[in-house]
Amino acid sequence: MRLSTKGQYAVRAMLVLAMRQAEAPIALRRISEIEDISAQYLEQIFVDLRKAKLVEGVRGANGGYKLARPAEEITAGDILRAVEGPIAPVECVRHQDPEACQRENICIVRGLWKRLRDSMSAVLDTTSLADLANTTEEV
Amino acid sequence: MRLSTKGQYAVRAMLVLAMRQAEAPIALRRISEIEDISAQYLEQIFVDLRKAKLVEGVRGANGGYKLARPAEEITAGDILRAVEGPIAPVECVRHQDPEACQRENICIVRGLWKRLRDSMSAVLDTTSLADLANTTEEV
DNA sequence: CCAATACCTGAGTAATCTGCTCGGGATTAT
DNA sequence: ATAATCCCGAGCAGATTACTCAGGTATTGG
Repeated sequence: MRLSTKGQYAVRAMLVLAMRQAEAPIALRRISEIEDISAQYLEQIFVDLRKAKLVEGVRGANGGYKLARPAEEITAGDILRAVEGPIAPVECVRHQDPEACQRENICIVRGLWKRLRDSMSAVLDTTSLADLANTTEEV
Repeated sequence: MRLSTKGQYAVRAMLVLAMRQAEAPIALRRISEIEDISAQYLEQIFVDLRKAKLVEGVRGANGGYKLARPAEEITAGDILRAVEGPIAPVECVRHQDPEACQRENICIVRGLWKRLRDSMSAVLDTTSLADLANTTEEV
């Protein structure tokens, strides 16, 4: 029940962009140095982020990446879904699939997984990059 | 960000015990048939459940397993922690470790992981086996 | 122009985790 | 005794994770 480092890296990298939003694009290499993440691994992560239209790449010298939308409009949930797929603790609550439920206790437990999924989504989808960037020192 | 089948199996197996609580111990083999889970894999799971004092094994012929406590006093969180370890999306929020936090954005994001962990715990620790067993058909 | 910068892509890979299987030993009701 | 049952440790194939490697392709400062 843990988050992959890929997801953690993605959020941290996006936060770097969010905290320097108005400025010129930031080179991937630079993010890699700031957050101490392998540059080549970060590239893969940014492929996902770009496909999800969360960032835009700027090519050429002095290029880099920037947020595709204002930091207020990108949530942690957006980022995690982009790099990790659906936020669902078990497969059967990913979409509505009324079938695929023969055994007696599976459906009973499914209600629990749904509540779990919803509580996770509630946190992740209400926390934007702007919220994180404005965090000063909450305990 | 998904739950292992081990955790899912554990909850379903415990629910079998909860729904037949007052009766004689139930053989592992029987649970395996009811829930269609490999008996030998279930054995491993019950090792963890027994160590966590959630079930008691009754040896010998006509033996089996029974809940160590009333179904009202065993939560889904208890079960998942027993077989999967701490409920924490990332390592650094498992316990209080004030150090191990050099990079700039790690601490900022940590607040998010804590809120995520707490919302997950809130659901899992407030749902007992008795609650699940009484579920009739919630959508 | 052109070489540096940087994005983009696909394949490979070591280590770890998951989801089991196999074989045997200990305990107890009948 | 013996069959049923829990108990225990090791092994193992396949998937996943967290990367690396080797090359592209696009853009632009000088």
